[in-house]
Amino acid sequence: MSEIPRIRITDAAKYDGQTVEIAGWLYNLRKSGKIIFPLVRDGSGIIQCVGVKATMPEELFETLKHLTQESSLIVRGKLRAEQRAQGGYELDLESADVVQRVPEETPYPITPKEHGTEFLFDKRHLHLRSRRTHAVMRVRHEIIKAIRDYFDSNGFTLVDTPIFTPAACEGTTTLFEVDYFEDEKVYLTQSGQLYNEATAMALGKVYCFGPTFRAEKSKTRRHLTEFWMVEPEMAYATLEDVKDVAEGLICFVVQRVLENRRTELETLERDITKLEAIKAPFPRISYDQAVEILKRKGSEIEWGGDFGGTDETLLAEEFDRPVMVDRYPAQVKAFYFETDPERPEVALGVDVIASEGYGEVVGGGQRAHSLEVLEQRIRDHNLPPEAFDWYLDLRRYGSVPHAGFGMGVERTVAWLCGLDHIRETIAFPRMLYRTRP
RNA sequence: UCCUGAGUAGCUCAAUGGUAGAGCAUCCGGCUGUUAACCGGAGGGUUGUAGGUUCGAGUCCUACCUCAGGAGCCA
Repeated sequence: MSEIPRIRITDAAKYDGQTVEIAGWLYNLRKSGKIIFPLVRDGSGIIQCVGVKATMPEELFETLKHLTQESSLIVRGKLRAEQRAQGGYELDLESADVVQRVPEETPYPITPKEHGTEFLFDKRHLHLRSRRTHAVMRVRHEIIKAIRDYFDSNGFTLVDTPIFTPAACEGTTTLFEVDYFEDEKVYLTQSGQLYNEATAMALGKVYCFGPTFRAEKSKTRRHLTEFWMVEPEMAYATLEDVKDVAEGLICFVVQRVLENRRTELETLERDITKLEAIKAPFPRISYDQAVEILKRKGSEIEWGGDFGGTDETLLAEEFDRPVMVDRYPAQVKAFYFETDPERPEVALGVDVIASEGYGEVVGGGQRAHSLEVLEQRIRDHNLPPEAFDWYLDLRRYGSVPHAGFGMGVERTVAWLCGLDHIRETIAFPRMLYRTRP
């Protein structure tokens, strides 16, 4: 058919001076008598087109002049560097086909003016087309790709763990019960951790990457009921290895985003200097030291308690990069944590608290590898022993010190994008009062 | 679950207890360099729901519903 190359808007610079075709949607239209400026988006970017009445068929000019927002169309014309246009390039319209015209009786609901959160999330399926959401999704993709590249190039094997699980990983958290399987109660996973320990004993270094479900009545800017988590696990590894890997991972991801997603960060008006500061080494402090800092800053925390959201923010204020806090009281951590041989009251766990008040993005540590200790813990936590029989096998057949952690994807996205609410980090957020669309 | 706040045009918001209004969006008209374009005109309302107080309620009172922010819990 046509000899004209179909291009994507991000590649416009490569086709300067050439006649090209762009297939997309009408983002916005500015018009002035005998000249029109349709803004066309194609998923890769937005480009301003120029249509002059005198140089094109009358019918086409009138069609475009009255085209409605988000109508789909294919435009053809010559690309030209143009300082006055956003993006630096402009397309001189020669011809166009309207694929579907949005009827004026049912106009596109998201106008170029401001809207409230409730409305935008009711129309989330359309909101994804807007500049800001588009930028967040591209950064999210970059982060996920970077996470996988980091593990893949450091000897880890991706082994995904089941979504349906028969028991809790962490006894305290509320689980989503699935009423389908006949023999027993089954729940949606809240972590792949226990299964990771099995695959790590088989493959040495593994990670799983998938959705996670928490039936908590949380209603804050840091929580989703369905979120994505990456969890590496390493055989023959200790708490110190966890810190090194977590630090390496975060630095690698930040670097990738800075290298490949500048435009998106600018669209989001992210303060890039804050991201550039995220470099190794991260400060490493103990829980004891963290409690001291918090008390000095006026927190009501007492030794033995877990940090609240405000505690995490107070702590983050002290540093220009993420801070690693280790050796929490064993009582606030899950049953499977190894304890410090010199101080049995503290667990060999570490949390990475993000800078700028974005809270805990990484949590993990060294796992208990003695059969006797684990059996006692399972009794202490009133967990059903039969559900953990396979897990205990890992301590019967060649148990070794091992360690791992989990990193929340959405919190990382919110942090790197500088968003004030986690719901913006995922295409279709699932929250306490939000299950549609 | 608890605490606080908010529900008025498709959207974002005004309106001392006294005739419900503006901007954007939509439609019509004008404009050859617009940048959330601008200018003129038109249509668009059971003020979240149900009661109550009052001569009179968008406004005051009660209950409920929905949403937002926060707490607890967590990544």
